[in-house]
Amino acid sequence: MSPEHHDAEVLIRTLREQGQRVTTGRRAIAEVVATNPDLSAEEIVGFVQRDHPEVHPSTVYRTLETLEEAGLVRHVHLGHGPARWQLADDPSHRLVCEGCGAVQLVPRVRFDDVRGQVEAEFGFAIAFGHFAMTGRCAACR
Amino acid sequence: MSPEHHDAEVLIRTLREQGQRVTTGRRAIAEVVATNPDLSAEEIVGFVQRDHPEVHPSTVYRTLETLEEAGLVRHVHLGHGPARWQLADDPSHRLVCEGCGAVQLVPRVRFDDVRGQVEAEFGFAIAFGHFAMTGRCAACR
DNA sequence: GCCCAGATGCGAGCAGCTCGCAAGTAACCC
DNA sequence: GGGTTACTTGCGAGCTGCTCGCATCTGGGC
Repeated sequence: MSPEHHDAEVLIRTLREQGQRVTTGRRAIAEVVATNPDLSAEEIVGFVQRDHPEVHPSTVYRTLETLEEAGLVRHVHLGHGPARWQLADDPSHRLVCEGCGAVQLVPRVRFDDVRGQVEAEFGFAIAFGHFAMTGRCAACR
Repeated sequence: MSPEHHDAEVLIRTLREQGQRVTTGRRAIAEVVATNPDLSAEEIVGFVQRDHPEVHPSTVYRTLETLEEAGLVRHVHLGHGPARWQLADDPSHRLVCEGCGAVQLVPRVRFDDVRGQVEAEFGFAIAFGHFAMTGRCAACR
């Protein structure tokens, strides 16, 4: 069994444990998000509808919201355009180049020092994960 | 003459020097942006229309784009919701609390070290100004 | 004043969601 | 397996925040 499938199973099991119902659509959406990080809701709709064409876009939006409230997935804004969805325990932050659009993954732990400094200096705990940091990659500078 | 009015004058003069035409609407929009940082386009429309009700919202959007291309103003995304507009030489970055919505201004220079570290370590020059950093303020933690 | 490239008012259109409602169904109980 | 019911879904309308095409108008060089 692939690790992604395992992730999806965990999502579904946790949903059920929280008293939520498990439906075909929710299974399919969990599987797609666990397998493909950083898809937009519309892209998730595309993947899901290949196997389950009856699943409506609004169901995808609502399910993503449910999964997010359950603490299982989260959305991140990579610059302009639609939000992107990933597992809540995804260990990376994103740096988005405004020149070429390239997305650089950086382990979250690499920002612990930075966060600590800002927190000590300004009393503010930055959650780097929700809005990606934008700027210029090495190639575009 | 107020310093904000002086800022607006500089915007208008620079526009003209770049071969752009100066119109009543553009004057009014420059004045509002120079006087009130972090307004949304819709809010700018409101301010402008108090004195010049004939100025159309689409003119405000187009003028802001023109001023941004001229390097005179910039927009920043403070979390969800509309973009906010400020002078390009505004010396502060914004930290937005996801708990209470409070916006904390921090001098840009305070991020020079952080930017240098990330650049040295990952080769990526972060432009903190375009998407505000979100997180939790001291009160909400 | 005259002229015309550039700016504007206006309305239609678009992306990315969000919501209300009636119909469908998962999960609990027997 | 079947009944019950509250939760979930498909569907479509609606909303925010812009963006664009087009006909009209006007700033600024002459």
